[in-house]
Amino acid sequence: MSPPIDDEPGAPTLAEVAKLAGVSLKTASRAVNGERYVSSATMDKVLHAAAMLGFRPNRLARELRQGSRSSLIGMVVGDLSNPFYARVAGALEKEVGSRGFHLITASTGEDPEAEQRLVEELLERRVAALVLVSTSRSHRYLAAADLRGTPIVFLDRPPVGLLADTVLLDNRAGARMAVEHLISHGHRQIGLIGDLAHISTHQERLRGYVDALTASGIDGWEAYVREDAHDIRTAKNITAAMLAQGRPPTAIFTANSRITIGALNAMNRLHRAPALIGFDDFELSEVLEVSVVAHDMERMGAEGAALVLARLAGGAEETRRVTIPCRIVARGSGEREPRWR
Amino acid sequence: MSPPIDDEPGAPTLAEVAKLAGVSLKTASRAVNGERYVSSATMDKVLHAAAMLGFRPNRLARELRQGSRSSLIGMVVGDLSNPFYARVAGALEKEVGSRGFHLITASTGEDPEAEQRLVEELLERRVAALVLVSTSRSHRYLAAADLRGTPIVFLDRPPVGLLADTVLLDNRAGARMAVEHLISHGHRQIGLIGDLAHISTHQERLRGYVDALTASGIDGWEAYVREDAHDIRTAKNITAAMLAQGRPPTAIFTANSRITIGALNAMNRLHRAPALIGFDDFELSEVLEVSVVAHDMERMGAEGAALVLARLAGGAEETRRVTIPCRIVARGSGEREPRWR
DNA sequence: GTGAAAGCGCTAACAC
DNA sequence: GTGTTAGCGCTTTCAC
Repeated sequence: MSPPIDDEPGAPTLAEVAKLAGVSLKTASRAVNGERYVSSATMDKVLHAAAMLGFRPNRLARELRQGSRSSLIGMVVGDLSNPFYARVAGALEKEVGSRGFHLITASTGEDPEAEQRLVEELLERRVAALVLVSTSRSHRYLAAADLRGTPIVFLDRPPVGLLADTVLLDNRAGARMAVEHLISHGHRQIGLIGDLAHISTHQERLRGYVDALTASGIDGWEAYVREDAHDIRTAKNITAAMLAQGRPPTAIFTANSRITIGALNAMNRLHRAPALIGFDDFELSEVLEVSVVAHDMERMGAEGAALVLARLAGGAEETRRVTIPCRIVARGSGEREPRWR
Repeated sequence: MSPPIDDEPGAPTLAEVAKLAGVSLKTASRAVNGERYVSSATMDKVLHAAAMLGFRPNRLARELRQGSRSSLIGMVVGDLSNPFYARVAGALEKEVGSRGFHLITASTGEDPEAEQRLVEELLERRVAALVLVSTSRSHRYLAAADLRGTPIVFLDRPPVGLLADTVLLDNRAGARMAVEHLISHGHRQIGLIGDLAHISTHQERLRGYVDALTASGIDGWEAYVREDAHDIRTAKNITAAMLAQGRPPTAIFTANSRITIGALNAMNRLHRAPALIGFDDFELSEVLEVSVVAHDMERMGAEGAALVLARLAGGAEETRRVTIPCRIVARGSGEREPRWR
């Protein structure tokens, strides 16, 4: 298994540095950490020895001794390669990184069991804080960690059975605005294509959709709701199927950007396309003239970071909930009139 | 600083579990780790005590003691919120995650100094391996870590001054194909919009561009090369400026997907657009009928993971270099004829 | 200014 | 099967 000969020396320890410098362990420690009360001569000797040996302090040992939590912040998301979460993670990392924290990420594939296992591992690693875009139905399993002082922040989806800091989009209002916008342009058969049914953002957006329709006295919408379009391909197929059905919708509300992209693929080359509004802005929405419910994705990461850092810094404040507003951006696709009445 | 009263109990240790279970520390350790040679009665007692206390083993301590490297794999990229790297990271995480490793990520913002600092921190954490999409001009600073047995894998950009496993796209060939494709459609004034000049992928793609033009005896291309279009907005502006210049190109080769998107924004609403081929495929390329140089992004992560795992598993093989091929996908934009001769 | 000893939480080595 | 002892690499006493 391991190389038979030529065994590697192993990382140099502080003890070796101290020995080479001819000082005690503690003095070496002081010098390496730039503490005061070290004569500059000693300092030089030690630093020189450390450089010679290529000394690199072992953080595991340091953090263990200090009993302190590590400078790692654990983040658990459904899928890191989803650009939405990647951007949120990027923004969060940027904020906490400037305070000396690192982000350690784990993807669950939207599997609650995987989530629990990954969270457990992060906790075993004594992460300084936990950031979750959770897929679990209940978060009571986090109560112990919470009590023991590990800050927990929920992003995008709220905690269930647990009080914790949370950053959410205004999903329901955003969806409602989108559908009202379509209604105001004369639509009454409005399709909804949504993400996995158990995800809270989907449920909220569905609620907003129903809100708008109910407020306008429109019923029969049940025939126009589709769920579980979790990837672009599925969204494309579902959209195509909906447009091919007996009495197709005259407008479609796609409940996230992947679904919007899937729907655009499905509507490609259609001579007369239904109206379309998508939740989430995306990079080519302008070029494609797609109306959307826009919001500030980076802000979710930044607000999450702020909550984490506040907890880490401080007292036992109340849990906070930040809501990020949404707004309609009209670009053409959402303003198309119904094709038939 | 710390809460004045009501001090938290601190995480329970194995010693406390052992005490509660009425066994020795080592027995508790064995039970918790599911080792053999523990009577099932003892096992039960210990596990019960651990559950009572909400015991969670401390990985820092375990890994320190075992002297083994942690089960963390460090990955350093320019920007995690860049979908390309997010997808690569996602694919890599998926592969190593199934073997019990976690990914710890850090973004450098394409700053070589930041990169070196972040790498140093990961090494201090004794990561099991290092995966780099590096922005540094030299990687000699990694030689020590390399010698000491930390596997290092380079993704997307090759190491300089260091021999290490590497996964690269066939940038030069891909770019050359793209430009040849444009030439075969009659273009002779072909613009190149590229990323930051110091990034190796940019340089390779530029080389491929020059290869194709030189092979066809086309010169004067220097007037059609633009660099440092690192984000969508910059790419848009640069493209717009190029199209507005005295003798604009009849075709454009955009050297990565962000640049392609920026260029599409710039070309929006143009009655007669120049031909366009972009490096990297993107989600809406079909809808927008954009011809691209496509490749398998997930594969880069997967191959990287394979290299990491092979190193971790094994002997002292030769360093390996994996090249991921590119292919032209014609969708219309790259087949437009020149507007004037 | 400097150093010796103890110990963070755990596991390896060796008893019994 | 179980327990004892030592020690991973570092920092924290507390002494000098």
